[in-house]
Amino acid sequence: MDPFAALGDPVRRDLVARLSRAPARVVDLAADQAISRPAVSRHLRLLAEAGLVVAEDRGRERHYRLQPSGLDPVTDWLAGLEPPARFAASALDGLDLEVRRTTRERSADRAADRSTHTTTEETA
Amino acid sequence: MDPFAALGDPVRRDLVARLSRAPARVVDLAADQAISRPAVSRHLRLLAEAGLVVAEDRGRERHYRLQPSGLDPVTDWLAGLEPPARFAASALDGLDLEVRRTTRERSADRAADRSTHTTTEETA
DNA sequence: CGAATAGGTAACCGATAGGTTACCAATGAG
DNA sequence: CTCATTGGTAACCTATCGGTTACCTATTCG
Repeated sequence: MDPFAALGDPVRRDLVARLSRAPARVVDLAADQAISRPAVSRHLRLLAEAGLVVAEDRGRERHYRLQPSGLDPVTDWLAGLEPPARFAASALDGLDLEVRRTTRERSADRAADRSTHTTTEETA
Repeated sequence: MDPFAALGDPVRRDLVARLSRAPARVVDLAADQAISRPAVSRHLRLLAEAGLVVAEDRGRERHYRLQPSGLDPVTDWLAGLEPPARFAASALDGLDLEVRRTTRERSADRAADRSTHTTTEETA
């Protein structure tokens, strides 16, 4: 499932937002969702397939964390829209300073991410 | 249908991208889609309900155009993610200059948009 | 060891998405 | 006026989504 479709579901958006704040275990994620744990589990699998989150097994627990690069297709698509639409992208105005400040670190982060980690990603 | 779900469909994304370049009639939009015109028509209705496009009747033709503000929920959500995720938002880096340059005009544009136009929007 | 906890998977089910064809109303052109 | 063009709507069908319950495995803890 592509990132766009993945973010089409409000529960999955909520999970992503939650994970953007901190990694979490499945039970904890399921705790503040109105649906059953298996349902959350499946949403997480989809998010992993979409490249938006990564799972890491720690003993009997599975910790999910956000994979920021998974959002690239979305931001890229928005960025690819013609000028008239880009006006809307300026909703990110408030972030300009911070984002630009962190750009260099982020490139390094992404590179490291691809090489060192051996975390799950597909098999949720 | 909310903008996220609306953009979850590749055909609709394509329509939005197309309309970001220029307004167009339904036939023209349907022309370069692999699906039937009624199907495109329904996609357009959904996009209008999501606030992403606006329709304007001109004689027997209906011209659809992009409504940039419809993307705000998306960019806002992305902007609302915690720092780690914002790194991905820097995919918009290349746009920073242009976006900031046009910010003022855009505010004016949005304001004008809400008051003067009386175009359709819901009834596709 | 045995019990509890974490979490994935399977089977099932109702609702919805998205496609098609057929049809209709309205406008514009010859 | 007549006919072609534009485009929405309805009815229908299939596939997929998202939820549930039931079940199983693996790890940790007393």
